[in-house]
This record gives sequence, C-alpha cells and structure tokens, in this order.
Amino acid sequence: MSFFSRKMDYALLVLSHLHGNADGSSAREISSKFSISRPFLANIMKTLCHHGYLSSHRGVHGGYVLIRKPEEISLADIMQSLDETFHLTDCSKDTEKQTCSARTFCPIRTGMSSVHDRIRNILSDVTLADILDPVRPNSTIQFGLELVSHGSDK
Amino acid sequence: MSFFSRKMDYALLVLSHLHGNADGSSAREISSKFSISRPFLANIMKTLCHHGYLSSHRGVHGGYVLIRKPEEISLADIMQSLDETFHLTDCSKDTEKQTCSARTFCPIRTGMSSVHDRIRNILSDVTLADILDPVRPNSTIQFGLELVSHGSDK
DNA sequence: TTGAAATGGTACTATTTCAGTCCTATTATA
DNA sequence: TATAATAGGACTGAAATAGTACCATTTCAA
Repeated sequence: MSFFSRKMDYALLVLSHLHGNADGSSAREISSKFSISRPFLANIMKTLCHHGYLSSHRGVHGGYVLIRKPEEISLADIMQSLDETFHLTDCSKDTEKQTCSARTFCPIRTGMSSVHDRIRNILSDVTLADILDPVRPNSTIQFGLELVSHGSDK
Repeated sequence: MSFFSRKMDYALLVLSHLHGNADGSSAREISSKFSISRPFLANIMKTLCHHGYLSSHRGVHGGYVLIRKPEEISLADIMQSLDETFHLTDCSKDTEKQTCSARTFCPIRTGMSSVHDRIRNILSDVTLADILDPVRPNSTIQFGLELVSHGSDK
C-alpha cells in the first residue's frame, strides 16, 4: 500500500511535465514518455482540467496547458481534486454519516487527530513548486529537513 | 481512501484498550465493544502477539495482555508488524525491482523523497503513549503542534 | 476424572470498494 | 472527409474487509 495513489502520482508527473512545456503537450505524448496507460492518464488530465489546473484544446494540434502557478498548487489541493481527501482513519471522515459506534468512548480519537493534523499540514504546505525544486530558498521542505535533524519533527 | 488501513486502526484500538486493562481482555470482548468482526480482529491480535506486543492465554479465563510499554511502540513499528511499511508512492519502494522506467529522468523524485521523509519521521516519532495521552509533557505531538503554529512544519 | 464451557486459532467464502481498462462519442484541424 | 486529439461512461479484476463455520486448548466444577 502506498500513501499516494497512482492517480495522485501521475497527476504530479503531469503537472511537473507541463510546467516545463509552456506550449503544452498531449496525453499521448506524456503517456508514452512515462509509460503510463493512455486512457488512465486521460482521465486524470480531464479531472485536472475540470478543477482549473489545466486548459484543454481538442483537435489535431490539441493538448493540455498548465494555467496555474506551481506555487499555488499544494499537495492537499491536488488530492482533493482527485476525490482523495486525506483521512488518517475511516472514522475521522464520518462527519455526516457518524458510522463509528465507538465515537463517544474511543480511546484514540484525540491522539489520532493530532497526528492527522501534522500530516495534513505537510500536505497543505508543500506545493508543486517545492516538488519541482526542493532546494530553492523558500521551500518548506528544506525547513522540514532542518527540523528533522534536530529531533523535533523527526 | 484512508491513510491507515482498518487493520492498523484496529491494532491501535486493541493496544489502547489493553493498556487500560492490566488483567487483559478477550478478543470476543473487544470485538463486541467496538463492533468489529471477531476473526478479523483475532488475526490482528495474533500478529501483535507474534511480534511481542501481547501475550495470549487460552482457556476459561484466558485473553490477551499488553506486555510492552506504550512509550516503546511507535506507529511505524505497528505498521511494519502488520506488513504495511510506509511508502509515499509505488516507485519509492522499488529498491530491488527497479520497475519505474522514468527513474533516471523523473522530475519529482527528489522533491517527493523529502516529503516521504517528513511523514515517515512523524510515524517513527509518535508512540502509543502519545496517542493515549496527547497532552502529557514529553509528547512529541505537542512539540509538533508548537512548530506548526510558528509556520515551519505547518 | 471427565465433560462442559470459554477461549484462542484457522480455513473458507461472500461482499464491497476502487483502481485500472476499454470502448464510443465529440471536436478541431488540415 | 479523414485524422488526431479530448470527453465521457461502462466494464472488469483484484485486494481489502467482513462473515460463517469449525477446530484446538485450557479451565473448572460436578
């Protein structure tokens, strides 16, 4: 089991690839470059289009273009667009369903929500720009590694 | 999709419940209290037994007892015991297979591994004791939230 | 000492969910 | 009109989860 689904993984690849191609490129091109199933990739790019990350253009010289700045796209944003909102456990997402029968006396509820927040904060803070260039000055990733080495966030 | 599998979730419940019961309790008791399928739970408890977290005792007054200190059980430990080692993406675990064809020119490899490390460090640092009592003085969770509020780990 | 009850342990099957694939329609260009 | 691209929806398969049934072991009381 991986934390990120293939969808999420490929979405990041697509966004990264398009960032380096101002003229855009087609799903066919990307699928062959990274050896990804083309229909599967097309589905993902379609979703990214609907959520305003890409613009699409049909026809012979069609394709997709990145229309948002990498600094403004967080990992959490992408996950949410792919219908993969982050939840630590099943019971942490039953806001309307209230399915968890142990909700009132669950011994780990409070503690888990703290962990939830810490991971969620990472996903909200790290942007596509950080992924593309981890060593740039303002990258929160570098910050994180600093803290790690001093044992606080390790 | 949840970050933790049901297995992981139930394992944490079991360990937490047993921590409050020095005399131990049976799988039937726990499964009915939390409305969990007994055989499914039994499998998890067996695994926890084999990895030295619990001791089991058959018979009329049998059951399971927690035999390790909560401070010495990290989330990463539990995940590993359940055969659910953390990986951010599929390609981040292909150490021997080397399946990823884009490995050499992957635009997100470096950036992703930083995120991987940050999340993994949280899982290694948070222990069962932190989950049980998030506000105790030495809890790394509190540490994390402190950092969050100052923008470094947010 | 023996049998019933309580417990952990195992094997098999059913269900459900979701990632992944495939097929067809639509659109734009030449 | 042919071709190359996106768009949309239907289908499939595998893995996670849950359920059913049964077996093995231990205790305790008659």
